[in-house]
Amino acid sequence: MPELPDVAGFKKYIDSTSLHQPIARTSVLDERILSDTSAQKLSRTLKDNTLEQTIRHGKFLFAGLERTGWLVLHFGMTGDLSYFPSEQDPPEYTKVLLSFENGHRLAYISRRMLGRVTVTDDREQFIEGQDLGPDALDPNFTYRDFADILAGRNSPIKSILMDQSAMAGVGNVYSDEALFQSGIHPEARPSDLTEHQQRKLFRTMRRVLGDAADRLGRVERLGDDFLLPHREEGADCPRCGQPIRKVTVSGRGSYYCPTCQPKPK
DNA sequence: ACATTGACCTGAGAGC
DNA sequence: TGCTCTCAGGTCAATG
Repeated sequence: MPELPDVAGFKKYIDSTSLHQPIARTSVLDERILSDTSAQKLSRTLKDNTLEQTIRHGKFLFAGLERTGWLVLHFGMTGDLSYFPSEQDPPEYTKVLLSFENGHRLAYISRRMLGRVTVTDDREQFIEGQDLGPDALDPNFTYRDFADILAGRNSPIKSILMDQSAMAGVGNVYSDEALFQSGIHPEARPSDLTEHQQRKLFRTMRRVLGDAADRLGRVERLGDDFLLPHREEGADCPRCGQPIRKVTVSGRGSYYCPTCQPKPK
């Protein structure tokens, strides 16, 4: 379920394994993972090129190429990366394989084909074309922006948090987490929330995403008061001990504590 | 313009 | 054991 913090982990992974190394060849094992490009074009673009830097925007990861352009990775729900010596077999479900001249490979893995791999010349234009809102952790994304987004909407707050055109990076798991830690019911509408609650939600969302992003680079050890390890109907709420409940919001399984997150009205 | 719903993809796990 | 069914969820197209 790669969301913003997970993609931050992939960024660290590429930064610590794959930068500045000439790419000898690229294999596309399943063309369906490509969008707006072909195996041929991708191979040609990457050949004898290097990944110089990475930039994350929402759930997208951009790897800047030495010779113009960006390799774009989206991980869908089951995406992963693996860097390994060439003599080893690639992991199961590998879809794209970069072979570096240094005898190592970088595998882009996707089990359910929900991710995407492509290339673009212009990163900003790509983000615009995908209709992505500001990155949820961007320092320039302020509470004022957040409040403006909420003011124009009437869907459940959870749907708004997950809407990539509103803000980019929040998915099912971390929207639940931010709402849990803010004490807000996932089905609450913006008009149900006081300004204080909206401020708290914005602040909490940023803290949760930032904390998770920092820790996913290392061991997965989140605070004891996180809902994340308790995403199961009937599990004990880490705050109050009452049973966690599940409800479907905008077609997604959503976990919350009825006591800590009372339903509005 | 915004909101809502279902399809897509396929492996894991449940139930029989 | 082996079959079928349901569910997972990020995104997009279709519909209201």
